[in-house]
Amino acid sequence: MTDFYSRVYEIVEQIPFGRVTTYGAIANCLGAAKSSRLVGVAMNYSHLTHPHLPAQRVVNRIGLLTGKHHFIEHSMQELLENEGVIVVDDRVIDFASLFWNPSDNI
DNA sequence: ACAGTGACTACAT
DNA sequence: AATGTAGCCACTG
Repeated sequence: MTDFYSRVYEIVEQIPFGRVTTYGAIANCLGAAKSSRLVGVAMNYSHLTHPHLPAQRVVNRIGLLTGKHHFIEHSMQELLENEGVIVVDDRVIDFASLFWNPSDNI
């Protein structure tokens, strides 16, 4: 576990139920706007260090479920739909209004 | 210490 | 509009 990853997980934990955010937004909130890829890498490791992290609430900038293949037990789409988030064709419907900006909450 | 990696993005063709 | 390319940077081996 590292500081940067911990920072990422802290933010992901704060994503409200039924809302989503993006890798870029999280990176930006950490003051590392160009490190969106690192957020993705952090999420890849999250299942080891933070198994219960709501990783399904983190999608890419257009609401695409790019990380769905990393979900083993439950599908990313299933988890989102359990929260009332509609997903069609691997994309979050009404993504713009469901988007939660981490910077607004910190 | 150095090169490779990646759940991303923005820009170019 | 739909692909392709190229920066990005903390972590890992």
